[in-house]
Amino acid sequence: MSSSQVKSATRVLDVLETLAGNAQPTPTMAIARECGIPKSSAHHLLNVLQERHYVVYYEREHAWGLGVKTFEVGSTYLRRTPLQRLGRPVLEEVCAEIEETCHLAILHGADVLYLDKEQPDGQGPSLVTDIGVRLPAHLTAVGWAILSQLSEAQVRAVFGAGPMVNRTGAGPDDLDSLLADLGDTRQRGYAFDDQMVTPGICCIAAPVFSHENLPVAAIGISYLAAKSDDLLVSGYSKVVAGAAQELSVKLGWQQQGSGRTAA
Amino acid sequence: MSSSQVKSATRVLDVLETLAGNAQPTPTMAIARECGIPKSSAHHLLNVLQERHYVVYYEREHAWGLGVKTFEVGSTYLRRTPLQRLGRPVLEEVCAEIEETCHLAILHGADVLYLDKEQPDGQGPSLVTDIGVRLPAHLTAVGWAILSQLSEAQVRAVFGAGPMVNRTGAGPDDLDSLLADLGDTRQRGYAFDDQMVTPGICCIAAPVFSHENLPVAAIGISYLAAKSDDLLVSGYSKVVAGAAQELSVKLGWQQQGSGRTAA
DNA sequence: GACGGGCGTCTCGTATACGAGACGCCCCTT
DNA sequence: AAGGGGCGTCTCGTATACGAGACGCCCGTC
Repeated sequence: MSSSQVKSATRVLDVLETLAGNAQPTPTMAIARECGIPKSSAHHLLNVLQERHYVVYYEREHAWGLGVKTFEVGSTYLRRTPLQRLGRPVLEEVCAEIEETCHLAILHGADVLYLDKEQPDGQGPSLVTDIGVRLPAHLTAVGWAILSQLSEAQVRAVFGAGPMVNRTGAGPDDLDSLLADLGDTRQRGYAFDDQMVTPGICCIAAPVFSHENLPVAAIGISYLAAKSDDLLVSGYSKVVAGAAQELSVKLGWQQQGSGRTAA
Repeated sequence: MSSSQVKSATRVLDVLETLAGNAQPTPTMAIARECGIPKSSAHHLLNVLQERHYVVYYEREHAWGLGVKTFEVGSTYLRRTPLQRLGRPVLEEVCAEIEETCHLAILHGADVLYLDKEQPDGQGPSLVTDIGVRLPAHLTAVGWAILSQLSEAQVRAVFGAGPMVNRTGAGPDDLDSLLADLGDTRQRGYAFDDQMVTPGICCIAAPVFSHENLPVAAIGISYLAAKSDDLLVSGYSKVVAGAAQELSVKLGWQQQGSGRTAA
């Protein structure tokens, strides 16, 4: 037996994740059903969560949503995590230089998780990915950037045997074509996503290395596909690669002595 | 009785908050002590939280920190909890108290966008702004309320070089006179529009702040200019300011200077 | 190298958190 | 206005999660 017999603890997490997953506030009984919790127990639980402000009850709609406290706790993750702390100024530099939205992401399982984002002043709500969002790694430039630095065996391990979901029909359909894409990415030194995730949006990303020389994150930028031409791509990719290296250095990475490294 | 007898649920929250509160990763027994959890139970709990990625165990330091999942869940709070949902009850309160039309607006570019509106019972179709309407920010009280909280540089960035349209001839004609008006607004603590948008209508508005202390919206009320006198304005402005602060708090705003939350 | 304190793991009896179900309210339907 | 279904509240017996304590490992000290 591996684990977990702490019923209400797991349930707390189930409930929070359910609420995080539903775009709309969720009625009590819907939560109970989705999480497999009996009616009375669901009430017990929700009351506790409510007292602690982890959930909010919308009287009007008779439904529950996430409370401020989840945000408060979750956001400290960032402050306690040096990556984000160190990455922030770098993102700001990049954004100031090329005036496009840029972001910082990490690999978590087979997904990338967007840690931070910076966009040029005066732009409305962005068209691109938000902080905290999770996307399949094999469909994003930041994902490719990180994966391209892993060995083939590691990539296989990450994706396992499961099928690859495909959002727009533009991404790799199986492990082999993904590996081919990663090969290209590695050679180029940066990842290039031409409208793979979102039609009309291109993305360029480069990997960030830790002090252990592991690809722990990626810095990426997004821009309108309409603008894209070779000159722009080559300019942007230099900036992104430079930023990624800068952040790597801040994390304690040291350029490997042997041979050359993609700049 | 205040309730809550769901032991492991409360403990989950205790543990998460403890980890959020400690700048450094925390050893198992320190957590157990701080939360008043017996040793074996602490392990049960932490195992569950670890499996779900809510906490991370740093082998090297024999200590625990928050996991990515806390961030993932917490960050959805922002996306899932629209201003409008939290604002609605506040608008209703204001409306019930002073029996005037009130509304909620955000800044979008150089315009304000009216998100929601509430008017007293028994009034016919309003003479004032409707939901979804967009108006030049520099001609509205809600616009002034928000702009007054931005730096001069930001205001200049928003309006750029373009000329200022002027609807009734009553508003500011250029950036400098707008900046002067915004200065007055900031000092007063609320914005006051005396028939600037619509002849015969006055408007009072106050800014709403996000958890990042950014002025993300404003709450405003409209009433017939004929009624206006100093006493009424001072009464109304207090209500509006109170409502704006209430909504700010709901959004996670914390009055400047307050440190950690105790209870 | 022996000693000791601190911590992780595991077991098992028992206090207790859980949940079926009964009840009553509210609102929607006919 | 009466009927009915869905949901919140509460109770109480019991399955079960909890925790004291025993055990052994690891590491730092002498």
